[in-house]
Amino acid sequence: MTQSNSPDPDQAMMVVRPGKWTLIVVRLLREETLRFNELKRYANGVSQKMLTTTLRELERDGFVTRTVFATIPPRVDYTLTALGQELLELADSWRVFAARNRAQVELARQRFDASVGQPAIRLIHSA
Amino acid sequence: MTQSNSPDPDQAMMVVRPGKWTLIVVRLLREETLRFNELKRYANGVSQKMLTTTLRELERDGFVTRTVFATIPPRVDYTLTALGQELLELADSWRVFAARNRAQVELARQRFDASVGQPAIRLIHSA
DNA sequence: CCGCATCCATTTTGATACTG
DNA sequence: CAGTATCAAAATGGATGCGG
Repeated sequence: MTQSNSPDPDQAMMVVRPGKWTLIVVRLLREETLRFNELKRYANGVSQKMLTTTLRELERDGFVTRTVFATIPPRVDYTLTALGQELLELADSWRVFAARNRAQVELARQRFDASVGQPAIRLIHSA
Repeated sequence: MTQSNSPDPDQAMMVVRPGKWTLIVVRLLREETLRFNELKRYANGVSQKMLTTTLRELERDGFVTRTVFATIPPRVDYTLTALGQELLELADSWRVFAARNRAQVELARQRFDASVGQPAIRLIHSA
């Protein structure tokens, strides 16, 4: 070993383990304040519950601010904080990585599934 | 909206959603080939099941190579591929982000838990 | 409109025992 | 040593109904 191993694997590594929607939401807030339902629309397929959960976590960790307007109907705005901007950069890094390597990863998967994944007796669930 | 929203949120965003140990393992393989039990030792607290799962996934996606030696006792080496090196950079980005902002995030959490966690008017549905 | 609560299904993670 | 199998527990995700 030439490097030091992480003494506290989970927390030390990521501070937070991003949920399924975390980075997506952060990227949607890139340069605009968005309302709850706007986020819900733009993030494709998120449930109300998960969006709420995601936003709460982001707020709790100081990545977004939540502004409530006591109007009728109510309105809640979400904005990235300075800290959130940094998380955004990370999110972009992932996005770039994904975009650049998706094809290669999927190829690797096909190869793997075709060889190792191949049980002695193949599943025959289709024509 | 000034940006386009992701049409395929999950896959498009990350290609893979890293498991709890994925980035840790990748970082351990930074510049050395490691054996299964070495990884198990250096990653703090991983079960052999999760390590196996993590390594299988990394292998499947083309991030690590798995080399089996038919010796007694058996020996299996894991190494980063070129693609894995790129994932390593991403892992390092997370690590740096975490290291630099952990304190701030934890402070934000304390503040949040101290205020929001306590509703102005406590719910009264119990004694 | 925002979002919490509840119930339920699925996924993920982990502890433990066993095998070549 | 390097796994697999099994079982149990916990986290996550979704559907629906209620409430300010």
